[in-house]
Amino acid sequence: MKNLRAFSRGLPVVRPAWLVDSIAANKLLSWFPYQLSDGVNERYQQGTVGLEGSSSNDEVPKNIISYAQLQASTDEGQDSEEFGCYESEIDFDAKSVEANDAVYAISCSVNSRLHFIGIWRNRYRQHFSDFLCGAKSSNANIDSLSDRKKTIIVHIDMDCFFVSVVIRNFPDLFNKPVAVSHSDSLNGTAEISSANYPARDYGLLSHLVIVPYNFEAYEEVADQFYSILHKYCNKVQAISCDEAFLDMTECSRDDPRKLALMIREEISKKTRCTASAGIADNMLLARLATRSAKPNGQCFIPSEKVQDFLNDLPVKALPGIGHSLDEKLKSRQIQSCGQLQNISKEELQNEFGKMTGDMLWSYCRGIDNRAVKTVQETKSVGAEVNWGVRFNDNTDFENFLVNLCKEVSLRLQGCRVQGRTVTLKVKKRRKGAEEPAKFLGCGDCETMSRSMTIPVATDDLISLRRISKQIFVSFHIDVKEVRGVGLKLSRLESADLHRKVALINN
DNA sequence: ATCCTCCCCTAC
DNA sequence: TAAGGTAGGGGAGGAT
Ligand SMILES: [Mg+2]
Ligand SMILES: [Mg+2]
Repeated sequence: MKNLRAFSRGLPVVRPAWLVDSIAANKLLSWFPYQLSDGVNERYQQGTVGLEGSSSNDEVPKNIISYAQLQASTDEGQDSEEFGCYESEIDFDAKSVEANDAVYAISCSVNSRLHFIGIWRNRYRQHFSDFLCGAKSSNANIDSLSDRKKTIIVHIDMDCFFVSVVIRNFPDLFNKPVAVSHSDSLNGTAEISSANYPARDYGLLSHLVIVPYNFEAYEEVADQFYSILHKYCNKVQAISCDEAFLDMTECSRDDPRKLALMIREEISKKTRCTASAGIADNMLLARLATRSAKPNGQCFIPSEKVQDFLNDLPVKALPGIGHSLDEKLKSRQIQSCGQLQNISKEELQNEFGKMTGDMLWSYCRGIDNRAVKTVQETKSVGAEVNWGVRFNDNTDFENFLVNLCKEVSLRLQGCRVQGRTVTLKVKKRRKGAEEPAKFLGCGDCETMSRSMTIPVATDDLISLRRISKQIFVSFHIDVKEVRGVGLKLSRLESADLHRKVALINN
């Protein structure tokens, strides 16, 4: 990694207030009064979340982030996003009063990009299954018939979504390096969520414009995005608020490339944000094609080009291969898909397990038998907080836990499900770990989780309180050492069905 | 064999 | 200041 301090020292950076004020004034203001003074770039110390999901702090501290890091470590460094499920019904309002208490515990989440990414995924999935309520068996007849006709998959992903949406009314910024962050001063430890392509390509951190999040706008644009997709295709799998797969096999006789172009043009016209698309005959290749087409482009991978495409592709580019697997493969001198192809399936399965080995073997050859799933069953519902968590005493902790239970209870009711298995996860400061460099971060932690399965599914606050408390006590942790708490329910059952059965039994 | 629990890893 | 959430998949190892 290049240390950019020497390059960037003293160069001007514009503060987010510039954009905010510009919006207020309804025009672009001069940058000059908003430039940050000398030394601003020093604030780029360890501002981003570690690529290695592990101990993000307490690793070797970085004095400055480079553009390579900017690209690699932002949420959208490789572009992606997602959606969620709760508050689906009108009676959510009736609950919102008591929800306020829970919101207190989870209050930081209203500013959490990761919270929204998670919530939006469920909400859009939900939205979609409502959308095609008639066609119930939309997931059926896929795999078995897939050989009869060659499937055509289109993958669409908005380009650097979090940035594009915020600056969509400011075309003057399109060609300037822009990033999204909470912090209006880059001195601190705020993370950069997304950076546009000029920012990624740029060699220097100078002139980087930082803009704030606009969560309302993300939702608005995501709605527009999905409305457009659904106009062109009824087999849509929502991956996130800005990313989806379309199964175009039955959708049209037209050239899918032409359709992808039309979709992208309509998105661009409607949202003033660009999208990229990949077209191939399975989901894996379509997704890889999108990646290679960004920004504002599209790519078709015909079967005969697959091997060429994969041969030099880094294994990390494959979905399912993250940092850990990448390192393990690297230690065996495997960096590209072409190299991975030289390992037998048996060897991979022995080394990485049956399913993972199979996945590696197939993906590095461009083989992917997954089908586009328009509806996906929810298997767990939960909430967790790992930022800003510090407790003085047991009362503090118990208040927090109650509020967490309230939040989870409301989410369960919002999804109309109840669960039988309750899992409590607690992050505890690792012995010897310092206060983290990241402001209010959880730092280097030991994670403990324990679950309890009950005979009858519940969404009841009192039950959740009792069980989560009981589990926590079994950990024997000093609350002063707690840095994160999560509560999740699984083994879900339909709450409506449950109620009906209860009525019948009465 | 199959299921379950407690992780870890991954994606968005 | 800053807002490190949410959910799914799978492996290891033990219980059945
Ligand atoms: Mg994207
Ligand atoms: Mg990967």
